[in-house]
Amino acid sequence: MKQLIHFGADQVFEGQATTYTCIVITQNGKSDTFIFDKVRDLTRWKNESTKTEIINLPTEVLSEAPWVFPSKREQEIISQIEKTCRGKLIDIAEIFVGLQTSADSIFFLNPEKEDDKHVYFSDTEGGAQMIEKEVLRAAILDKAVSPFQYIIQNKKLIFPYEQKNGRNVLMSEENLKMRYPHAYKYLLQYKQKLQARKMPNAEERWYQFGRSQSLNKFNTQKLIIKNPALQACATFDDQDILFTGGGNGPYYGVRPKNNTEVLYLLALLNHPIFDKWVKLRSSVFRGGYYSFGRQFIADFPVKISETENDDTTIKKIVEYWGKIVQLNKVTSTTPNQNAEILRQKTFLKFEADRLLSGIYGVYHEELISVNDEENGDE
DNA sequence: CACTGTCATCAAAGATCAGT
DNA sequence: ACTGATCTTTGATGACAGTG
Repeated sequence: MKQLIHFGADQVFEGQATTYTCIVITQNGKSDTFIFDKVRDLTRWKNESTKTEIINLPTEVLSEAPWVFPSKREQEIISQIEKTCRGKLIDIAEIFVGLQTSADSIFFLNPEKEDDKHVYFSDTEGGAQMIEKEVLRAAILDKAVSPFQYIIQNKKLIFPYEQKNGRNVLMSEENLKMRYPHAYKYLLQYKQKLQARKMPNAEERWYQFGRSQSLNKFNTQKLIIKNPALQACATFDDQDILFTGGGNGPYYGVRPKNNTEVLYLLALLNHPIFDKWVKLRSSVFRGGYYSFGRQFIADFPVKISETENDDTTIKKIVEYWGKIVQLNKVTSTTPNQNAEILRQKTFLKFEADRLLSGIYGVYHEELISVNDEENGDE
């Protein structure tokens, strides 16, 4: 490798096609370093005769692991947090993919009306349908989430599973038919389509989800991550809201492991340092959308409480985020009150962020300014 | 201008890989 | 063997360019 010119998500070629461009210049023989040029402004880059942003990087960074090209200052910050932290996110949290129905248009529905026992909606052909409430679960699909907003479900999901020994198992067909005749009738209408999905036992278990993944992970407090996203953004959920996801999104779930506080995770995943760290190694899509999938966030360095001082700080951070979550549930009546609540949340987050920066041993004000720069990916 | 084939896009489906 | 994660392919959709 002699030189690498990295255009990120900038579109070098005109036209409709989205291309992620990079120029690689190679040479005969080995070299200890190579020239790295991250193009931040395409027009400026084209016009300047001497490239001002180039840096020399050691060839070692081009290993089997995903390639990461931090600036010198970013490298210092990363070294600092890696030095401070013994743990990784995956040690204190479980990161899981969402459900996969393999037939979202059938299993997800938009309630138009409801009474005590039933929900009314239109099927994919626009036909009027009615289904038992009890077989439905609150869900989100195609909806943004924000740490400053209490999640409001925007869909219902048909959930043909029942609890057995604390686990969700598929209802028997007979049981489904008996207990939820309307739901059964609705699904039966799509039997052929459902059976065509490639899944184990499609013949008999035609009314199940396409994958059995994550079925038992929605019954606790958790965080929901939107994916891909412009910015790291996790939201607290205590309503057992269901979502789909995996691969390229749209959602990932995070729950605490061991004795970790879920609100501490919330603080971590909304902190600028997490955003910075993930963006350095994640893949970026047109428009500056980054993937926050499991593989890109699992190794994020975290400090596992070591001193009494850490404990106290973490407690404070948890307290601040607890207040934010509380405020999210307040329904304000006037724009003034709204603005006041937002101001309070912003302040609480700022304080929590600053405390967390302290734990990482980085100077918070500087971290925010370094964060303004854009930088590369794999 | 209508028609048609091509291409890009997005995200879901499908397949495969990996861990327990 | 089974569950869950991730990689690859596909399918639906819409924009667009070429053609008669």
